[in-house]
Amino acid sequence: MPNQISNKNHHRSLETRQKLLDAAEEVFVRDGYEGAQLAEIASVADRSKGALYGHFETKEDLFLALFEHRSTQNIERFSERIEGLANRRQRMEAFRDFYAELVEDRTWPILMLEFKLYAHRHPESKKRFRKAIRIATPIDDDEQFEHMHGILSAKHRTDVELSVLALAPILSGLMLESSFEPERMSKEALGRLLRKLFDALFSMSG
Amino acid sequence: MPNQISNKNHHRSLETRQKLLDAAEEVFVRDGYEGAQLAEIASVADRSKGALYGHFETKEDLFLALFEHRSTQNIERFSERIEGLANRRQRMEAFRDFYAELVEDRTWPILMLEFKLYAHRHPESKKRFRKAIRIATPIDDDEQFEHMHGILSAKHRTDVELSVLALAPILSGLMLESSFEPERMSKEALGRLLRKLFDALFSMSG
Amino acid sequence: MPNQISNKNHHRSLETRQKLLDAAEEVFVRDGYEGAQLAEIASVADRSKGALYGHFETKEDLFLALFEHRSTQNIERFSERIEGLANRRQRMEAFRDFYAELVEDRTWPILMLEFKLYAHRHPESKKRFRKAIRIATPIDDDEQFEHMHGILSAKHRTDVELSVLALAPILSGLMLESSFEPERMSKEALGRLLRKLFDALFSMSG
Amino acid sequence: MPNQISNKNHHRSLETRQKLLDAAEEVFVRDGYEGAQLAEIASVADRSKGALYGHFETKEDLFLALFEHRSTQNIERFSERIEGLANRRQRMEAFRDFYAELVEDRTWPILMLEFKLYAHRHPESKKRFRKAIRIATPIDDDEQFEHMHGILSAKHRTDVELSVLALAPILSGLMLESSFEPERMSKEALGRLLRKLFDALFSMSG
DNA sequence: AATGAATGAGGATTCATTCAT
DNA sequence: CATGAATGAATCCTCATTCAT
Repeated sequence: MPNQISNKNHHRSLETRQKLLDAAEEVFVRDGYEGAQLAEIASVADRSKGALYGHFETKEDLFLALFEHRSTQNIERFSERIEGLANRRQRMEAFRDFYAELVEDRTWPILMLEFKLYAHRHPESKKRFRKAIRIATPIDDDEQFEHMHGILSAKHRTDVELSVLALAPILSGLMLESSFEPERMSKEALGRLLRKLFDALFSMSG
Repeated sequence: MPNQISNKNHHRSLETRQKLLDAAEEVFVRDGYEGAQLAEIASVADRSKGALYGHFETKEDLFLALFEHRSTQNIERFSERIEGLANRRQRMEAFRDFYAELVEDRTWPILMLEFKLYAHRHPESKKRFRKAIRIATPIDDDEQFEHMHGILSAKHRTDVELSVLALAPILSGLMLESSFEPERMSKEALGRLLRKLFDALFSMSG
Repeated sequence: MPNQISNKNHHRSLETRQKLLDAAEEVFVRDGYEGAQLAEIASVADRSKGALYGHFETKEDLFLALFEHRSTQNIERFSERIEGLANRRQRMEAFRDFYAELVEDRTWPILMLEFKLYAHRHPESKKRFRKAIRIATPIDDDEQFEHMHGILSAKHRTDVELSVLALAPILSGLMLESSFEPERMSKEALGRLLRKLFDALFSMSG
Repeated sequence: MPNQISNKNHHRSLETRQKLLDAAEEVFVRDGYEGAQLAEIASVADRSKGALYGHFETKEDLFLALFEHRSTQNIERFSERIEGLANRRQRMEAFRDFYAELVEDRTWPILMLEFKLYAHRHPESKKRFRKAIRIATPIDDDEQFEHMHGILSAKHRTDVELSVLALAPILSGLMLESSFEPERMSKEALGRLLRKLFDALFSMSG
């Protein structure tokens, strides 16, 4: 019986945590880190501020947890897409498609921007943030990197790493632009731009 | 005599305004719009909060005025660089150099990012902001556009406009990245990236 | 158990609200609406500014809530005094006594003055204020009115309504005077004046 | 020639002072003492804040000067009305008419209210204010008092003084009420009320 | 005397965080 | 774990007053 209760509680707790993270994402993206209010996040999650503090130490903590959560999720999704593909060309194409399709949801790119701006401005937290970001841009995993790009000379590898690193910032910048001026930069135009830039970065056009 | 007086006052006023704008830029870029404190801006400008409010109605107003001020300045600088150049190829190269050299100062790209994020989140001010931004990305001036890119078919022109529009966001996104991870994306690497992307956008490589 | 909790919390909340209203009355009457500081009100109530804003949206809101609270209270007190009285003459005498005894506490008349001055100067809030004031001067309740003054011709009724309406302003004006010049207009003299004017308004002298 | 200039200046100065006082009255009555802004007063007077401070030491000073100015003016106007009248009855009637006609202009009664509220709340300035108010309610001038009310026993005289003292506060209170609820207390109704109350105070009805 | 830019103390309001229940 | 009342430091903005010209 006590077990039952604690199981229920645990379940409730997980659900609460998930709801809070979802709400946090919505509000952080909509209002920015500074503009986001914890009361609003709790309210969107249909929970109380107290619940929020039960799961996360501080506002910054919640922000970080959200980022880690989404990073992990994204990596997993990408891995699934790559998994079955036999050769490198197919994998790169899947990579490119995955990239271009990110335009469908503004959430992630804006969140990324907000996240880096925050890190940029809070050097004392930078370490924690950097760690979280490296989950999101895994160029440090040699095995995975080679699986994707082959075995490269040191110099060439640095170039490719740079290109990989550039993808997210480009996406974020352009996404914001297209959100600000949708008539001038439609979602389709944005998609085309992203493919063109991807090709240029990885020299796939010629 | 009264003229003399009003001149002196006016002079003081102009100097104050300039100091306030400079301080605002420093603080807005460093701390972000929300994080920036007017007291800090005033203090950096070596003026009082009251002086600030004598020149700008609200915080938003100051932010906007700053953006307009810098936009105008940038356009002028660019025009000077282009002015004497005889043919289109030279002008495009000057354009590319101007673009790549922007990496020297983080201020402008970060400010642009902050500015668009703010506009994105404050629809009620969007109109004012859009107007200010169009000063900064002048693809509406037909004469200037043709001077730069030649006379183009409607379809082709749209493409080029899109490329012009993409430059600033790409710069901002990558700049932030390089600021966040300077070991992985150095200023030099950033410069190379920008040139490569510029070429891709304007098909200058082939 | 959860009920218990919410009861306790609710109790605290009610007590806090009451303390805040009492403090607000003291400070608004002493310093006037503009002169009153929310920090002072909170401090007098032995609560924090935050608590104040937990219970009332704005300063104006608090002011209004205070007025409604006291109005209701006064009406109730008056009704109690009238309740058991058999005939109209007795009720009118009780009315007159009630009126004259108001000189014992300066709070209400000064608050009323402050309240009407505020309303007079803030047309945008006038509607809310008017509604609140009509609680305080209930000449619209036909039953109660007739219970007090009998069934009257339209013309006569208008006169009597006017007299009822005049009572509070006269009290407020004279109270302020007596507070300003207590040597010239003592509390006793004020009481006599009020009775005399009451009689004149309701033609009770002849 | 220098004389000419200083004359001109003096003239300008008097005009400026007058304009400032008029503007002050308008704004103090409209916005209340605390709500009134010196910048607004200067602007209404078509002068600068500096000019204001050339003529009056502080805000309180201006307020006081305004009150003294208007008080003197009112007394003079009243004296003119009384001057030629032969007997006491005529003078009392002229007094009553003068009183009832004050409903034509809301300015003075509201100003009086504001003034007494301010004095009531600033004991440290009370002395100056009391002095100014006694100009406005001249019951201390024996000669004038007897001219108006005859030679009275000490007891009776106290009563009459009280009645004189009561007039202004009653007017102010009712005026504010009629301004707040003009549909319920019209200017005409107000006039009738004032006459009735005047009569009651001076026992002129029987 | 007149101007108006500049000052800076002061005040309403917000919001992350705490804590008793 | 969950609640939400309470806290109080922090921040935008106002405005009486000063002062160089």
